[in-house]
Amino acid sequence: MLRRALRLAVDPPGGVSIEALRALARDDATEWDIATTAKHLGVSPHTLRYYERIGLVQVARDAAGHRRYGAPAVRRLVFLTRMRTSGMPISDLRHYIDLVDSGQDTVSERMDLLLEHRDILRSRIAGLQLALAATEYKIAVYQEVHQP
Amino acid sequence: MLRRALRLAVDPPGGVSIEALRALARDDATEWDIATTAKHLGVSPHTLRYYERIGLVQVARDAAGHRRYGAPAVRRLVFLTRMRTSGMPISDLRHYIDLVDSGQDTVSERMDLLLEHRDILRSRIAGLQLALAATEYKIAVYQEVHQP
DNA sequence: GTAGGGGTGTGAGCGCACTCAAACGCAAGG
DNA sequence: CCTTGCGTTTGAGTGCGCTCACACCCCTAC
Repeated sequence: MLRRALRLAVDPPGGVSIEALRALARDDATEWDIATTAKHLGVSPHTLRYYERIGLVQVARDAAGHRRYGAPAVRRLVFLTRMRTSGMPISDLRHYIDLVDSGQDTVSERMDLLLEHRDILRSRIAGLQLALAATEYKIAVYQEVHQP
Repeated sequence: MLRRALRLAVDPPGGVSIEALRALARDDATEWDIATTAKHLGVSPHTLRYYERIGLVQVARDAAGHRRYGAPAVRRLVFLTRMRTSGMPISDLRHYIDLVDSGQDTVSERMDLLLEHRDILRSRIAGLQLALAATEYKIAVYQEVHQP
């Protein structure tokens, strides 16, 4: 319930929609063009081409040479954009993807990256909560001063 | 108690220490040089000079022309760095400071900025919490796979 | 007196993550 | 046929927030 509320509150600014995720989970024959993919992920087509250029994903082409994003590519991009928007640098994403692409025996190294990111996220959240408290305090002070 | 724990957990990476804040609150005759100020704020002297250059603070000089950060300057910088590290862009800080420097009748406009920042902080926190959950989920999956 | 370790102002440089421009290709609709 | 619209590649450009290099200054200690 809480999770639903959070998701609804946070989804709009960008991120796959819930139905789209469901379709992905069903290992769909999803085949999106670049515009559709970009819209679902909340990024620009520019960014998707950029991610491909720097080797974060490989994307198939149709007869006309246009990109076709299949379920695996989209799933990877969902993960990547989630990590990106939560502050993981592109270099780390590259590293992670390199590990993924080089087999099963890199699992513990991937774990290390994820664990590190988890810790970063925790302390960033704590920091933002502190900043939020400070901001709310300042707002309260202004309100008192303004209309005592 | 929780607040103390949070503060202790978050302070180290940068931010004024508690004693230093107390001294400031007592409207001390604080007179720090640039290195001390930088250390207390968790930024570099470069950054402090930069902030002054772009008009975020005015800083007095001693006889040798060296910067002396008094209590008002430090208080302002505490606020500024807090807002900065929580993601407020420099342009907004400039705007805010301009409002502060142009008198009492800009209070409601300042409030608007703070309210907007508060909302941004809230949704960023929510987003990071979602990313944290996703990361923890992935970690859990890896752990299962690795040692079932 | 001189070496060292701090400081100064200024313009330029950097790293990151996009973002865009230019020149082109294809395919459908009027 | 020709426009419209979306796509392509590649190299270059942008905006942000610092960060540094340079040439200089001042004070202290030896």
